[in-house]
Amino acid sequence: MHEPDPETVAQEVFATLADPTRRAILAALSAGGPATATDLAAQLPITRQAVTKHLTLLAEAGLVVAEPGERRRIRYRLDSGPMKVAQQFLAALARDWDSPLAALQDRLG
Amino acid sequence: MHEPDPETVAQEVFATLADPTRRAILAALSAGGPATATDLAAQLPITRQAVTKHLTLLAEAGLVVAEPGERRRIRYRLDSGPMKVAQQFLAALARDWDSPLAALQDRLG
DNA sequence: TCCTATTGCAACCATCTGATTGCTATCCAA
DNA sequence: TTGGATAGCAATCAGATGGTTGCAATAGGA
Repeated sequence: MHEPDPETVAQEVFATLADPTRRAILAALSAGGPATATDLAAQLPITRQAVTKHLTLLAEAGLVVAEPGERRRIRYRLDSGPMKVAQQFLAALARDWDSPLAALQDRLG
Repeated sequence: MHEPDPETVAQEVFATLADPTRRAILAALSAGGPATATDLAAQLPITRQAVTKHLTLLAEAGLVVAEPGERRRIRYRLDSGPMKVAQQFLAALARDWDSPLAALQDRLG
C-alpha cells in the first residue's frame, strides 16, 4: 500500500496541485493549521461537499492526513512527504533533459 | 509575455505533467532528441493529431520549443526551464508546511 | 425531548479533456 | 504532372472533473 513508485506519487501530486481550488485548500491548511471540511468551506467560495471531495483526493495523494477527533469531527493535517518525492522527480527530469548522457545512464541503471 | 508568476508557471507544469501520454511524449523527446509530431506518433499508440494537441499544450507551458526546419517540418525540443521553476515552487511549499514560521514569513514578505 | 450543527452519501449537471475521423493544403520527387 | 508524405484544421464523441442540491444519520446542548 506504500506506493513505492516515485512516478506514481509524482503524478498524483501533479494532478492534485494542478487545481487552484485544491491549492487554496492547502494554503488555508498551511495558514491556519489542521481544520475540518466545514471549517474550510467557510473560508472558500464552494460548498462543504465540494471541499470534502477535494480533501478525499488530497488524502489519496497523501498530501493531507485525516485525523479523527472528538464529536465525529475529522481534522485534516498537511503532509509534505509526497511533495518532496514529486520535487525529486522534477529534479531528476530536469537533469536528464539538460544532460542526455545522464538520461541514458538513468535508463540503463 | 514572460509569465513572471512562479505559481502560474508551476500550475501549467503540473497540469501538463499530470497526463501519462504527455509524459510519454517528453520521455520520447528525452530519449531520442528533437522530433516532429509525426515521428512521435509513430512511437506512441495515438494518432498524429492527438500528439499535436499535446505538443501545443506542452509548448504553452514552455516545456517544449517548436523549431521550424526545412520542408515545413517542425521539430520540438525540450526546455527544462519551467520545470525548474515548478521544482522551486514545490520546495518552497514543502518548507512552508514543515515550518509554520517560514510560512508566515513568506506571507508577510 | 427537541433543536441545531455537523457529517456522509447519492443523484445530477455543465464543462473540460483526450482522442478520433475526415478533409484540405503544401512540398518534393518520380 | 501526378503521387506520396507531411502538416493543419474542424467536427465529433465518450468519459472524467468540479460543482451543486437534497436527504438521512448522528451527536450535544437547551
